[in-house]
Amino acid sequence: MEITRQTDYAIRCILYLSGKQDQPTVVDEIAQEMSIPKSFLSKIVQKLSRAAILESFRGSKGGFKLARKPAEISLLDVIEAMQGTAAANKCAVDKAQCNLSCTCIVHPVWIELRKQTEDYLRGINFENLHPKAY
Amino acid sequence: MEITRQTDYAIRCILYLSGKQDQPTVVDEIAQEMSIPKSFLSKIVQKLSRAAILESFRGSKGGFKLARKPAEISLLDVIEAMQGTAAANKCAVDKAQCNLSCTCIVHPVWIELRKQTEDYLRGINFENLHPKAY
DNA sequence: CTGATTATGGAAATCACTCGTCAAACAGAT
DNA sequence: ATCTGTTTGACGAGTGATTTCCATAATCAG
Repeated sequence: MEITRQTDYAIRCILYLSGKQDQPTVVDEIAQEMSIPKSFLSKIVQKLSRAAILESFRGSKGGFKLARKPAEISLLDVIEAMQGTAAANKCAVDKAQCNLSCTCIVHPVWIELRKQTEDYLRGINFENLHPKAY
Repeated sequence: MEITRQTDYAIRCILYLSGKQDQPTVVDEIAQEMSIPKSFLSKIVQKLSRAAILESFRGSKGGFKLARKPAEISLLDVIEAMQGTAAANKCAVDKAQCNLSCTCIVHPVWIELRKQTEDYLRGINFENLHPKAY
């Protein structure tokens, strides 16, 4: 699994919103504060909305806010919302992707690696991460 | 960390050579047996040679063979030889890559994830993997 | 020595995916 | 109705992975 910049932005974004849970925050503000290109961030928060991690509000006084408490959002949630999976290769997601025979000896390794990675990332949430928790 | 096809090919290649440790094997043969484009495989075995995982022999009766016993080659060795690192992002390799401030709260997570991944992959060697071990 | 064999190395074509922009459409608030 | 801000889709540059090709160097067999 490669953490793409998109995912990195998404994490920063949620990190920022963790400090402003009350009212919706506008994309412009997040973009400026977190040094993310605004139009790119628009795409990202959309994905997060569809994944029910953020909630969106149109019109004036609109913007985005967390759909749940920071403690209930894990790093794995975000990564899966952005990249679909946290697996190291297609093989670990869909065995049909193996172009060689189904008797791929390495396959169980990828499966286990994926499991370990997911378990770890599931354990990290945004209450732990957010500086206010200190 | 994303397992690239190049790395996948490299693993298959070593898997094949694990069954023929005596005399050198020609690239053509490995390519055909393992369904890998020959000219691409040439590049791959070169990398593996430079990483001292394979040994190369030129001229007739030449080819490639394992530089050490399968038990002494780990999956991590191969991945690092091919991709440079098994980390999920640059951030976990070189902190200078963090374009945001050095106070990146997520950074320790990537470091730990990288460590866990490497530990696991270091424990898998080609004697375990190779079917003849059964 | 000569020729056949095989690896080495570089350049370059192709392809897919990530990153990022833009503009038009849609919806809520006043 | 208008302003504000999200939604959506299309688009393009850039980057890296994948792959091929070719010229060159090393080695072995005769």
